[in-house]
Parts: sequence; C-alpha cells; structure tokens
Amino acid sequence: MITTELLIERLRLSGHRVTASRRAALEAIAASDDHFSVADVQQRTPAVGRATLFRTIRLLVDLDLLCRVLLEDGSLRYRLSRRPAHHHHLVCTACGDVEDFADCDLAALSKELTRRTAYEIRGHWLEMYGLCPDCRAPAAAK
Amino acid sequence: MITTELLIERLRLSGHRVTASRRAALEAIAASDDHFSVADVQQRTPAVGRATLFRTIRLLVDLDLLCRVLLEDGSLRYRLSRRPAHHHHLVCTACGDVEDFADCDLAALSKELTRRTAYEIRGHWLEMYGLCPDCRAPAAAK
DNA sequence: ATATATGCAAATATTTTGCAGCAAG
DNA sequence: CTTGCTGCAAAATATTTGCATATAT
Repeated sequence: MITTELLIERLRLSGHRVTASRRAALEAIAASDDHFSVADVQQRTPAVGRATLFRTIRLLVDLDLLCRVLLEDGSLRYRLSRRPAHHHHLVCTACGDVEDFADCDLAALSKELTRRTAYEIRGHWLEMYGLCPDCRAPAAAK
Repeated sequence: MITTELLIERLRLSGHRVTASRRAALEAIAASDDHFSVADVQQRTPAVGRATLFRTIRLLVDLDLLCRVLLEDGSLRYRLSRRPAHHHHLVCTACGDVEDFADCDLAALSKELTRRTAYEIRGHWLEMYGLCPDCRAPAAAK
C-alpha cells in the first residue's frame, strides 16, 4: 500500500513544494485503485483547479510517481507507480484491475527485427489484457 | 503499394457507398506515408467536412482498412493496413517510418503470467521503437 | 425511390496558457 | 522575501451530434 505521506515525501525530496492542492490530488490518487483519468481525480477534488490537476499529474509522471496505462481501446490512464523501473501492465478488461510485470522477454524478437529491418531498437510499449481470477468465474458461468 | 482504387473497391464490397468525400479521404490517405492523424488528412482535404473525416476514418478502422499506431509518447495515429491480420509496428522515432511485423512471441510470457496471476489472457498491445537504417547513420555520426 | 452520407453549426470534451495573487520554504 | 504554485478565465484543440440537404445505388 502506497500512502499519501510517502508520495509527499518523494515530492519534497525532488525539490518540489508541498501544497494543499498537491496534497489533495495525491490523497485522491492514493485512494483510487487501478487506473484513473485526470477527470477521475478532478471529481474527487472539486476544490482544486483543473489546470492545476493537469500540471500536477504531468509532474507526477515526470517524477515517475505515476505511470501511464494504455487501455485496450487505445486510451491512456494513469496509475500509481508500484515499481521503480521499466515494467508493463496486465489489465483486466472487465473490472480494470492491474497487475504489474517486468519480465518482458523481447530480446529474441528485438534481435530478429534488427536482423530483418536493420533498425536499431530502443524501446517498446507492451500491455497485456485479460480477465482477472474474479472476473473469469462469472464470465465462464454464462 | 496500396492504391486508392483498391481501397474504394473494398469499401464498395463491404456494402458502403463510394462518395466524393470518401474518395478524397482515401486519396489523401493512400498518398500519405507512415502514420497520420485525422488533422493530417483534414489538411489535405480542405473541402471535406471535419465530421465526415472523423466518421470516415472510424469506418475505415472498423473495416480494418486502417490500423492504429501507438507512438512512444502514447498518442495514437492511423496507418493504411498492409497486413490483414494481427500485427504490430516498429516505428522509427526520428522519421516516423513504420515496419509491420506479426511474429510476436508472447506465448511464453503469457503462460508465465497466467501461472503467476491466474488471469486469462486475451490480448495485448505491442509496439516497438527505434531508429531506421537511414536515421541511424546521422545519429551515429554526431 | 430511398437509405445512406454529407456539410454545417453547435455542443461537448480535453488540455494549455497567461496572469495576478498566494504561500511554501 | 523570493520563487514556485495556484485558481481563474480564456484560448486552443479534439471530437461528437442533430438536422436539413444531397446523392449513390
């Protein structure tokens, strides 16, 4: 569980000011599970200006406190970073639950693509989708 | 090379009307390389209404004549489908060139994730980024 | 003929920017 | 007390919808 206090501490350590608005945004974010949009946060913090939320969320992404989650339909959401480094998401398409994973073995694919296209490969986006254990059961019952 | 005529034929075969606006949009699309946004098409077809372009592009995506390309920053573009089925993109981050590939071997990863999380995996997004041969040389020279 | 598609304009949604005032450090 | 942050309002951008008209088939 990531607490608001921890997030605030990280904000402070990176040389940014801890303000009431940021505190409010972080509380809303720490309380939200899975993934959320800017609009979701806005709804939970009506007192904070829209522009401030956009600025705050961008800041948090830059600081790696938030990561972006790509949904199956191509839309982007945000999520509290639970892993410091490179990782991916396994998203339940029914309930929105997210699992992180880091071991994407794309080395073989990367090598093969380099051989075939002469590209120098530098990065990738990978997100997986499926049904979490809780959502599998009802789906199977139908 | 995919011609406008081929695209129009596919439109017709799927039971949709071939209109001047759609023809214009398809011409603009067939002429554009790599990936493009709705705004890009709009610029090349000033006579076609904005709403019509959005509707046309959505139709083309539904018909699989266009596929969506995810850029590294998370924004979405479109691209003429050159492959009928499931595939991915290798995008040059310098010039925007795109190569398609289909052999994403995620079976092992998928199996491992299922074992670990009990998710039933149903799909994925995968895009690779790098420098194409033409853009590698200048980059290396610096 | 007639169902489909169009352009327009307006509504809605999303995100950014300028700026004067506020407040964290 | 100084610099960074805020809210507000306005602008820029992106997308959707209703509707009367036009047109492909």
